[in-house]
Amino acid sequence: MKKYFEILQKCSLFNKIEEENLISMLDCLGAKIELFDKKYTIFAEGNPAKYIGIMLTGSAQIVRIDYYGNRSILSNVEPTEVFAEAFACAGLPSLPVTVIANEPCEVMLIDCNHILHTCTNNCVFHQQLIFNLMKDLASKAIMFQQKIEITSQRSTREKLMAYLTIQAKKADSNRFDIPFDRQELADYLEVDRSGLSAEISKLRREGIIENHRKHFILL
Amino acid sequence: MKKYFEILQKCSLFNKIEEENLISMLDCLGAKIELFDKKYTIFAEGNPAKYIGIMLTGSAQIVRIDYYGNRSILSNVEPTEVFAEAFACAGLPSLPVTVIANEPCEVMLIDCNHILHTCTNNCVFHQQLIFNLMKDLASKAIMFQQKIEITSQRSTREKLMAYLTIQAKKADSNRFDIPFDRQELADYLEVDRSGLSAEISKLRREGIIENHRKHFILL
DNA sequence: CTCCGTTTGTTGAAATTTCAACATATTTAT
DNA sequence: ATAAATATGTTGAAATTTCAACAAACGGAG
Repeated sequence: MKKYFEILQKCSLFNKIEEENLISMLDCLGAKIELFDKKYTIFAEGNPAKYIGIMLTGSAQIVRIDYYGNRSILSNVEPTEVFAEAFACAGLPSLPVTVIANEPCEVMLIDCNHILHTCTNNCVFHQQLIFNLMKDLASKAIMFQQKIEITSQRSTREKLMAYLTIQAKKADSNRFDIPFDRQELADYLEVDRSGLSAEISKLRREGIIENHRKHFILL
Repeated sequence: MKKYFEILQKCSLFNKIEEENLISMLDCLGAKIELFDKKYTIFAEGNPAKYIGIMLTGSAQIVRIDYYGNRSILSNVEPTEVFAEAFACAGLPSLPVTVIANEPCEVMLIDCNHILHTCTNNCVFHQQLIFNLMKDLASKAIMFQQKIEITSQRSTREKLMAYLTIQAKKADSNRFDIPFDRQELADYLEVDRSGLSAEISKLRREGIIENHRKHFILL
């Protein structure tokens, strides 16, 4: 557990919790670490929504396949980020999404009930943990709201530009890499891949962007 | 304040908090009540995201107008529901949405900082309040996720059916009223109003639904 | 009850998106 | 290094959505 301290320290869930307290707390919470290979399913749709995940190394995608077989990507999960917490905290009986590893991953899993119901030891830092979880859930709601902001644009071009603008802001630079390949970006923006490729070419010809694969420059 | 007790009791934020404690707590939080007429702006985009709103009577819509002038409706707010809490809790500098009264409204406003930072009186129920807020934020995230699930459908018909199916489930009946007129439903589903009307007529002709204005029956 | 403003439904043309098919580029495996 | 697999770009046809314009239905005020 100790070797992950640097990563966990950056995790919003453990804000203001010191190393020694963190380690005993993780013990108290029954936190466990699991490994997943590329393309493996970390959580499957329909599974009980019991665990909160924390990405330690590697990355994953939150995905939903609808009734008609269309894949929709909800978000990308990078190291230090928490995932599936909203479903667990809201007490959903089962997960409405699937989480799939993009690459080999180390994931910390914590039973959400151990966080919500203060342990018998009554760890001093439990209240801080719940407060942090609340903050994290607020950010998660904002993240969803932002995705709605992007996909509520009516055309492929507008969705793409809204997405790229936000990415540039995040990277604090007009040059950045996106975490999606073309098909994935299309599934995130909820548009057709070939139409997306065509739109990217068009923006490039118009001198609005430069791009090669996952790398973009906004001009 | 006391006359609103029955409504507040049903508000998820005050779960497990008894009447006498609730009233002193609201005082401690500096809760205030404001009235808004139909079509009035309760919160405007760009305002500081400071207050959490609780709808006491009436209803409102959470709306965003984008760069191109398209209106997108994020959600509808009914009595006992909390709104704008995600933006306030996440500490956004300003609101990315506007909240507009559908009809005359009574709204309770609470400065979010008073909730997040335990008061000097150190109310006994403050921890419960934060716990309730966390639960509420989790539900809000799920609500956004559900909206994404609906609007990620590729066609107007699929979006509409996904929406109606969820409404039927909510009403626990195949007969129900929706809180949107046609233009509003179109702005919620992120489609064109006339195309939506056409699709509703088509579903009606095909015997899949019955409908008159805001009333729907799923067959 | 009637008038008037609003909402809903309808239509056809224009624009856009999707789909399928294939060419090219890039990466991976052997 | 080469072959195979995967990812990206391109294209034209088909399907769908948007847009504008108008007709019909509805609801509230007087």
